[in-house]
Amino acid sequence: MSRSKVLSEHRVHEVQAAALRVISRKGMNGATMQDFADEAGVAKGTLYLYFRDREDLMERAADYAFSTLEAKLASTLPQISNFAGRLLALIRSEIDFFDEHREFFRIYIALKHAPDAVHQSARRRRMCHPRYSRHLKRLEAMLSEAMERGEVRKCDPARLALFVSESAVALMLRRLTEDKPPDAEADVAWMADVLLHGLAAKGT
Amino acid sequence: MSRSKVLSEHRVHEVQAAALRVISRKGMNGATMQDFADEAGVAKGTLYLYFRDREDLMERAADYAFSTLEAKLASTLPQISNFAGRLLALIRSEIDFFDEHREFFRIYIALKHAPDAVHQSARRRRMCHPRYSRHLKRLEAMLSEAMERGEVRKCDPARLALFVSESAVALMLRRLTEDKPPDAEADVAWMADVLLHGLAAKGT
Amino acid sequence: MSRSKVLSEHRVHEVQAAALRVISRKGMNGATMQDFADEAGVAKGTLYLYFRDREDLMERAADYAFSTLEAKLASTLPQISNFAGRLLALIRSEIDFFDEHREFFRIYIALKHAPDAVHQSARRRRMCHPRYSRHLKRLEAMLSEAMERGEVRKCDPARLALFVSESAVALMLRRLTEDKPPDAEADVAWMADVLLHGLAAKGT
Amino acid sequence: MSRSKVLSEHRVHEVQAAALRVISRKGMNGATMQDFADEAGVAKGTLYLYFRDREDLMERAADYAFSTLEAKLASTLPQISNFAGRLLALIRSEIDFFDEHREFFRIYIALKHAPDAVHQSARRRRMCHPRYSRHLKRLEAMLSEAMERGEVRKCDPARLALFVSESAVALMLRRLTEDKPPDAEADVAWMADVLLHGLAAKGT
DNA sequence: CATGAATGAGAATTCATTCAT
DNA sequence: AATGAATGAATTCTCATTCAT
Repeated sequence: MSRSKVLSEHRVHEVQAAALRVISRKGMNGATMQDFADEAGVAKGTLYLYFRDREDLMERAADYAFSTLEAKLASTLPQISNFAGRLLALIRSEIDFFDEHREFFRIYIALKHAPDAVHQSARRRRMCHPRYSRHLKRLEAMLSEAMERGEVRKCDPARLALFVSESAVALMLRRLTEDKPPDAEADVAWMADVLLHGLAAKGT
Repeated sequence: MSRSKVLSEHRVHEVQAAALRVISRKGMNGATMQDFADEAGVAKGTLYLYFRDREDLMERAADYAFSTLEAKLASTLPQISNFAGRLLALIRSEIDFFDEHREFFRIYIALKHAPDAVHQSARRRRMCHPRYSRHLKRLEAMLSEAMERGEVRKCDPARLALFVSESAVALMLRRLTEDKPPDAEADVAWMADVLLHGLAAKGT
Repeated sequence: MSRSKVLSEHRVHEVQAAALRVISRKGMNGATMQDFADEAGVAKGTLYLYFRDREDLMERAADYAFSTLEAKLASTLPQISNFAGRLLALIRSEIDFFDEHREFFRIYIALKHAPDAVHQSARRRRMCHPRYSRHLKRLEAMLSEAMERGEVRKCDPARLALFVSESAVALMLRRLTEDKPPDAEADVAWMADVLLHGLAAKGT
Repeated sequence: MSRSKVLSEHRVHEVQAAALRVISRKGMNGATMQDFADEAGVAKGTLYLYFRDREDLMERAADYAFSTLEAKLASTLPQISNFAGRLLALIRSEIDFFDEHREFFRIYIALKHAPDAVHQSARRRRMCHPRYSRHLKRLEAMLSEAMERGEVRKCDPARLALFVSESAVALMLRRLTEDKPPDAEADVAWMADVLLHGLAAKGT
């Protein structure tokens, strides 16, 4: 790759990261192109050198954020063999990551849930799903495998993946709104245990 | 209450319902005051007789939607005595309701998760929590009671409430994006079972 | 027509007239929506109550200008029976009108000749022709009739109409750029004579 | 002239020609500096080595186009002795030229008539006239001479020059908008005849 | 009370021009 | 000399809010 290509890519990443920060502060709709430019330390017009329009920028900022998380998970999960451990690691990874980069978390939620995304334009709809699906697919595969090994009860893995994912998100959300969340590791362990064994009292 | 007061309240409800419909079609940001006015069959200026500004309207539209759900739950849950049944009923109620009024579901999600709502203004922050909290409180109370009866494992009921609530939301979300979701009752039963007994294979 | 309808139409005419004045000063491309608003004494946003967008405003401003000229010609020409007199009246009318409302003249020229109009968008192309054609059609009809009466040499009346029209425009143009143009009536008479009898010396 | 000077001049001509092509496609206002650069095969910044700014480029592109036409006329007219023949040749030359290089025609018209050109800036005003005047002066001289020889009726030659010139332009315009214009030679002959002998029926 | 025309702040986008390489 | 990335002023259009009727 040519030197200028690398630089350009780096600049794009900088803008994407800046956009994520702005979005985390102002929300997807409150964030203006000027905000993005200011945060990235470039002029408004410069954004249009790297991104077709606002939508393109948002979409690719989300891409960027997701790829970071995916990379993190990809390097962590394969090293763990039993399902319980992997579940623990998954939840821990996500929570650590989101505790560290709250802005990412918010765009993740925003992109996944925004009514806009569901309704406003076909284009937007297409835009959110790839990333969300890819993320869930990974979890689904993990669950399928565990089912085959007899570690997880047989059921629709897609549904189960969503269930696990959203549960983790719910916990993150909770921590996000708490002034002093409990020790992360304790929360993670608790959630993994509830997910695995249910909320019914043991003796039941 | 005076006759005019009743009429006025009725008018407010009509606008709130209209707003929910519009939001469900256009999303929170795509919906304009003109849209609300058109859908409600009043003039734009009239909205400002009943609502301070756009934010007030949105907030109170959410209030209205939530109160509908709350009423539904309040009339259903108390009649069921064991926890498993109440959990089932809770999930079923929510899913039925959201399957019926998707627009409500979206504003629920939007208000709860939208970064805007969390961050943009202190005013907005205050605005979402009351409703969300009230909803969770009810669930929390139900769980606390079940813990005392030994039906549910001992743990932080607030955390558990969030866990259960979000899990149900996740399932709804899933159904929302599916062209032909499975029979609702089957989904509800499955989720209640997983929540209660965990996703680990039984023999484990 | 309802009272408000009349008022609205009046407001539209005011804006159209204002737009013509601005265009005459700044040119079609130099004129901004803000300019139009300022000249019309309304707010920028108000323009969009009456015109879909900039293009719509320009198009309808041209319409308005043309209709004024057309009305003028329609009330003048039919009263004159011989061709020479009608030609004289036509040229005089146009020159008088343009001497009085130079702004109209400029938009007329701009719309007819602007490369934009010919090329830039199919929409724009459609926009200019109706008015230009209507104007020429009237002249063409006048010429056809005169041919039949034997007052004008037989030839393609459409081509001849263009020829006459453009000649008059050329004279106007000339007068426009002259500091002290000769007496209008003299110019008109001269042009009508040259058009009728040619520029060849009489004896030839 | 130094070698580098020649190269530089050649580069300038290339850009001017490219600009004329772009203008013919996109119109004067639709054409951007980037378009000019792309068409000329140079970088945007390079344009500023040869031209002060956009206005300078446009002006000198027009210059270039005009000089081409002037050269063509200069080599054709002197060889013809009688006025009728020269008029025919003049019209034919212009029409041929414009049929061949429509882009030139458009910038010619645009520069001459665009309200921008007349009004927007004093600089622009100065810019168009030299070329337009030079062109008319040549025609005026030709007409003056013909008047003295008794070939053309006595009158203000400047006015007559404008009249003839604009008539030819009108014909070109017409041909430009026709899908299948008649044979050029026939059109030329017709126009020359009408100009010379008038549009009145011969017997009149 | 109800209306909806008018407002103008604010957002996205474009593009002529500059300047470090 | 040539480049093209970066800039930011300028432009179009939207929409929440106001207020005279």
